[in-house]
Amino acid sequence: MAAKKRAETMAENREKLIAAARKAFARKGFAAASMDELTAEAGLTRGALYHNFGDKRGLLAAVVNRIDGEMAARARAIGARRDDPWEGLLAEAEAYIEMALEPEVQRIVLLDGPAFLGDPSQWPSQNQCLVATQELVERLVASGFLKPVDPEAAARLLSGTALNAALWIAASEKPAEILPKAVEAFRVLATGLLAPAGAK
Amino acid sequence: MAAKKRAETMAENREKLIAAARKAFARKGFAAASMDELTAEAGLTRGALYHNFGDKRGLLAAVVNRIDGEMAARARAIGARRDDPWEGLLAEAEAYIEMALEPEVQRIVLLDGPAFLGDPSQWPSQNQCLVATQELVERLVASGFLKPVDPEAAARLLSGTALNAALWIAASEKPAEILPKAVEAFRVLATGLLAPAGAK
DNA sequence: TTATTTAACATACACACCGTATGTCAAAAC
DNA sequence: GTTTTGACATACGGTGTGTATGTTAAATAA
Repeated sequence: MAAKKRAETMAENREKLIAAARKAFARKGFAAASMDELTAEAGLTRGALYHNFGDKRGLLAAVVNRIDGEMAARARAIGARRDDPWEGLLAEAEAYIEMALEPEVQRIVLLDGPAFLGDPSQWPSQNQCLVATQELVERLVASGFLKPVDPEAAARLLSGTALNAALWIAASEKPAEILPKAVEAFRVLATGLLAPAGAK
Repeated sequence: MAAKKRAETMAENREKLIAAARKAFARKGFAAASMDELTAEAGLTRGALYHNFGDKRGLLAAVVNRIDGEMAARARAIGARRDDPWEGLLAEAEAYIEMALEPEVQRIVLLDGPAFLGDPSQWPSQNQCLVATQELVERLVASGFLKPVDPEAAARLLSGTALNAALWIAASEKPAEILPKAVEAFRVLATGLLAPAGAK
């Protein structure tokens, strides 16, 4: 065996570093995580890190991008299971809320990400999610199911509300008790978008 | 003149440090701000800082507490100007949205605060904004004007939605164009809380 | 196959920063 | 007037990031 191609081992090393960074960032937070420890746990040194990611923020960006992509895929899959588009939208948002129970998501994506990388809506991965829900809102508005709101604004506030609900849950001592209340409140708020019955 | 009392100069120094920290944190972010520069600009040294605030996080906590208090006071004053409690609530939330346009608020309270101090609702300042809106929601629910939602959940998501709208606006290139769309979408979402007409 | 180049990564170093331990001096207490 | 307190300055150690330099194995060319 062996006969490792060069690009192959490089990809493996990137994988190792991202995996180690996920654990370290989730446990210690981005600022307190040491790059020496990170790379040591991955069986490498800081040299590999700076060569692959440029600097510490570059590594964070890669990790955030990875997790965010996974979240989007999961949420989309859940939303797609519903026949009714509106219920699909709600299910997708609720999936996001529940994902924030995971410490990795909470610490890295919801807290350190915005603080060190800037506005999430400018992230490549987040954009996909936003664009998707925005298109869905556009369709629902065009069909008269929703009030004639600005689709971009509605999509952003919806996802932002879900995000905040997630943060609340994640920070509480008894997430299991909070979760249903948060989901219920989210649904109530979301109904504000619905067109009055019979408006067509 | 002169004859400064001891406690007096100490209070002045705390004031100077908090003021310098506000500027530095807002411009560089908490992590990148240097305590040496901070204290030098205030005409003091790190000795004063550690004596007064314990450590770097202690200083951030003091700054956040200060700004948070100012925000609560401003929002409450604006909300109190309305006769209708529901309109007062909306006005208060919109005031928050606009306040988040200020870099100090956005950077320190909305980004670095949660990242380095933890969940806002557990801050010593107890996030006065949240407490205030929660009480208002409780009254409106009791009077039957709103659906019987959980007041804490409703208040959390309302303020969270306002917060997110503010972040969106602040990050955009043309805030002036976005602001009305964000406010409108916020109002639409908020109407989801209203009890059906004629429900008493 | 052998020589040469490339580049992925390791090693070594310089600099900045936080936190603490110690020192100093003016104001308060007696 | 002497002593004591404590608010703040100074000095030091440890840690961590980023960069400059070195090394070696894979890729390329002769």
